[in-house]
Amino acid sequence: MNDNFYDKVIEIVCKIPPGKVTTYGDIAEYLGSRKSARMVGWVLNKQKGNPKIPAHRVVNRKGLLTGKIHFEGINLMQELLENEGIEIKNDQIVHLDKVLWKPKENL
DNA sequence: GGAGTGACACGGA
DNA sequence: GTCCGTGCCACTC
Repeated sequence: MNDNFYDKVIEIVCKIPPGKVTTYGDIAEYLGSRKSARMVGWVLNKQKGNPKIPAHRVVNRKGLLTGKIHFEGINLMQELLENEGIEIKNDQIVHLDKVLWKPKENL
């Protein structure tokens, strides 16, 4: 169902501009507590089958593509990010600070 | 109805 | 500097 938390995470992820990424902690922090970062991943896990959710733009605090393991193709997530101009090295975002996008800055 | 799980993050040893 | 344990909230079995 479209609960607040559920819908909130999806809305934020959908608003991530191309060439930018965000972290679970930032989304969780925007929702209330960054401790709820796990909930963010959980929501995406439920919506991972939804192509409208650019989950590949969501990474952990280290910029590591942790979510890629849930993608169909292990390289899919990296390719999508590289396609947007984000440089990935060893499954990790190189210039994370330059591509980092925070919901608070846009919302 | 109770217990376990999960795409994380932080503090302390 | 690295490793371990804890907290968080909602869902599923």
